[in-house]
Amino acid sequence: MKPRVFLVDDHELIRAGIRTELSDTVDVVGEADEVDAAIAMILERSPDVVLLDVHLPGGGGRAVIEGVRAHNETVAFLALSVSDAPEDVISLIRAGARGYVTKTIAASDLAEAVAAVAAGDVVFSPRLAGFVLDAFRDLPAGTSADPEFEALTPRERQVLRLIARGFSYRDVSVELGVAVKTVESHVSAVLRKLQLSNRHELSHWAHERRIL
Amino acid sequence: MKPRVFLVDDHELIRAGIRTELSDTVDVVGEADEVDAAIAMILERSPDVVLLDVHLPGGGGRAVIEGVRAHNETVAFLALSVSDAPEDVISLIRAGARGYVTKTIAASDLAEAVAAVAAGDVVFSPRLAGFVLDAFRDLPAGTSADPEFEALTPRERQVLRLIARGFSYRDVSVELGVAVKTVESHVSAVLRKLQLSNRHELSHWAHERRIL
DNA sequence: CCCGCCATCAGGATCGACCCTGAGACCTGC
DNA sequence: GCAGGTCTCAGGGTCGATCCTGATGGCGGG
Repeated sequence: MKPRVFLVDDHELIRAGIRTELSDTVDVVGEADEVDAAIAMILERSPDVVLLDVHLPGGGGRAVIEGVRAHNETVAFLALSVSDAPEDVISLIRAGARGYVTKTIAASDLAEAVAAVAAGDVVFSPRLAGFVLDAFRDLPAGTSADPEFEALTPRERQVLRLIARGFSYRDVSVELGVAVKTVESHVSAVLRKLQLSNRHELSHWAHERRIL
Repeated sequence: MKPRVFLVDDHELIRAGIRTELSDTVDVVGEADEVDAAIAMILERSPDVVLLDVHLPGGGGRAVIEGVRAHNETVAFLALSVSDAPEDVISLIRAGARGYVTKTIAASDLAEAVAAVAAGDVVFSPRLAGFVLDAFRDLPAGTSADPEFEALTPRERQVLRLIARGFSYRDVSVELGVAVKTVESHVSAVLRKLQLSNRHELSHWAHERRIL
């Protein structure tokens, strides 16, 4: 049973190329060259996989995914792009693409990728997978081992966590069952030890280090 | 040139299995069964790839990655686990693993995976890749279209962005070249329109919607 | 031309954030 | 028992955040 595939790309030539190259392994059930038409036809024909170009007139591939998702259609999207810019990859992943390959891919590999996505798998060319993971980790490279954090007393760390979540001094005092003045003392100590000057910097500091 | 591989797993049997199954395709340059020994030996022998069990006495696979990273060693980690629980996968990725496969993998596939990771690629079994992407997207499903945000005037949105970044009123007034009192007016309007009560909630609100 | 929306700013008030000094209670180790 | 660290709290002060009322000038539409 060949997967039913829908093509979205604004270049007629590329659509034609894909259509002929994949004709043995998939059923191409439709094509579109811009966002609105793509959404409408995808909803109408419910393909198994949508091969989606990143750059499109009318909002880009992302708009197509969001448009289709808005109608509760569950279609697998495989992004197919000339670009391997991290922003593009990340953007499509966030929108919900289950795969991302560049147009330099060999026809046979593309057929495999389509089959994999149709089967519910996720497909990424290795280079792009690297980007995704990097963005996923997102921690600033050289950030680890905090002698400053080690200098904090247990109580101070506890207060730090609460303040970083946006708690007011009063909130914290209630939460810990102590006086507001006590909370002030702890916060002052924390800010001094970490060499920060206010709760916003503290919040940033904590989020960067994933102290929650 | 066979990749130099280091094994970390607390089960002698499993290490033995891997060692014999992979003996044709990789050089096993060392083994360890707990965190501290693993870190020390990895630093000493600088393997190309570390095959790392998720669950280990002494802190888990994550502790190994962090320990090695703390010494500025650049080693590729491939997590190898009986577990495919999303928390485990996510945790290892955050720590810096460049791949994650389960122990049900066939020996030949494992050899391929090791080679791929050694070459700088990223390897994931399809099931796990799905988890990673799901966590990566993370946005609450139904969050889009904000009639409240639409109600803001251009100037108000501009002020909102700056405030959400932690700017003080004075900072914003300098940045925009207007009086502090004007900034106050705009912020008040924003908070009222969005039904928030302070800059912390505003910051949360903006970050959730990725308005930066 | 007047009305409404927007952007600008002031005066005046309240409350929370943050700092500094100082102090009592408790615990641990020498 | 004393020194040192932690946790607790108070007094008193500065400054920023937030709100309310109210006022001015520009700009666009009926």
